[in-house]
Amino acid sequence: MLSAGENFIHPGGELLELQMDDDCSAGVFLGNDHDSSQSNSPQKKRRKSDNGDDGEACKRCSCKKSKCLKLYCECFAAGVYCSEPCSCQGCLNKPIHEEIVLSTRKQIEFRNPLAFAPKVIRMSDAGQDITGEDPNNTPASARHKRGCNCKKSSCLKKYCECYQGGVGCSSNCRCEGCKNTFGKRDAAVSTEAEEMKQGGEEAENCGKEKENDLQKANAQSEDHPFLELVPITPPFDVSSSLLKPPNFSSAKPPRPTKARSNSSRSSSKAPGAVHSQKFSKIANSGLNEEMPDILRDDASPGNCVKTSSPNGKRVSPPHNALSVSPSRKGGRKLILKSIPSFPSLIGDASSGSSMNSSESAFNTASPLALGPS
DNA sequence: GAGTTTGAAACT
DNA sequence: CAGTTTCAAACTC
Repeated sequence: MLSAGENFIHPGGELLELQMDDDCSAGVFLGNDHDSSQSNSPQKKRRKSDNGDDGEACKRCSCKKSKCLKLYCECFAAGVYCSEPCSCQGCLNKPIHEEIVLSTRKQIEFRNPLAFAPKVIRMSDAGQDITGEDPNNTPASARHKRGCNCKKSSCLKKYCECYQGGVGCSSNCRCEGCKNTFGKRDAAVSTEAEEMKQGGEEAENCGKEKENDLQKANAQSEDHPFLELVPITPPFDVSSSLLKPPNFSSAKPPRPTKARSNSSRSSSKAPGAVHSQKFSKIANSGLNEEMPDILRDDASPGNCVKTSSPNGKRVSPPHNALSVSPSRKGGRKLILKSIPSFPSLIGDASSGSSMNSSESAFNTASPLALGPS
C-alpha cells in the first residue's frame, strides 16, 4: 500500500531508496532521491519558507479545490504525496489514490513533459557536485527552467519563481521591471554574454550595468551562501535539482539596483516541448539561449570554461550538464535515477522506442508508474 | 488569522 | 496561441 515510499528499482538498475519521511509518510512518487540525512528531519511543522525545503519533503500544501492533483498543489508538483502536515481539503494526492495520482500525473506530463521537472536548473555544474554543495556556485549559474512572467513583483518577491528559487532571471523570463537581486534578466544575459564573448552586446542593454551586476552578483553569492544549490542534473532530476534555500527568508537581497526594464525577449521559447526532438533540444540547447557556450563542451574546453559565476570562482566545468554521460557520472545514484525522460540524455534508445517521450518521461520519473511493487 | 495580491496553471 | 479564469502561495494588515 505504501509502495510509493519504498524502494524502487530504476530501469537503470539502481536501487532507489526512498525513505519515508515522517513529514510525508506517503513518500515520494516522483522519483526524488531522498537524502536520507535530510529526510530524517524531525521538524514537522516547517513552513516552506523557512525550512530547508528538501525537495522531497512534504510541502505542506493547503489546497482546497484542486484536490492536490494539479500543479497548483506544491506537494503534487514536487512529486510527493500529501500527508499530515498538509492542510489540504479533499486531497487525493495520497498513496491510497495512487492510481489517480499517477494517471493525473501522466495526463499533465502529456500536456507538458516538463511539468514535473525541476524548476531551477543549475547551469554550471553537471554532476561533480550534486551532493556536495559547491560553495562557489552562484545564483548566476542557475536558471529557472521556464522563466518567470512577473509583472508587479519586480521579481523581488517569492511570487517570482526565479527569485523564490534563488536564481536570477534569464532570457527565458518575460518579466517586466525585473529587479531580481539574484540577477536581472537582461543583466544575466549581458553578464553571460560578456563572460562568453566579451563583447556580447545585449541589445539595448546596459553595458554600464554589467559591472554593477557582476559586482552585485558577486556580493550575492556571498549573501546567499545557500545558493550553491541547484545541483545540476538533467532537468528531470527533481530531487537533486531542487533548490534548497535553507533560510530563504533571511536571504536578503544585496541591495536594490536600478530597475532595468525588460528588453530583448526571446520569442522563441518552446514552453513544453512534447516531442523528443524538442526534448533534447531543450535539454541541450534550449538553455543555450542564456548560456550559449559554456554549456557546450565544444565551447573551447581548453579555455578553462568559465561558468557564469560572477565572482570568477571556478564553479565547475560545464561538461554539458544535460547530456550526462552515465559513465562519466560514475553511476551516481542521483543522476541515473532521475534522468528519466530524455532519451537522448540517458542514451537509452530502447526505453524510448516503445513509448513516446512523454510517457517515457513519466514512467521513468515516477517510480510508481513502473509498477509499484 | 483574515483579507489581498500575485503569477503560475488551467482553461477557453 | 492569446486571453481569461482558477488556484494557492506569498504577502499585508
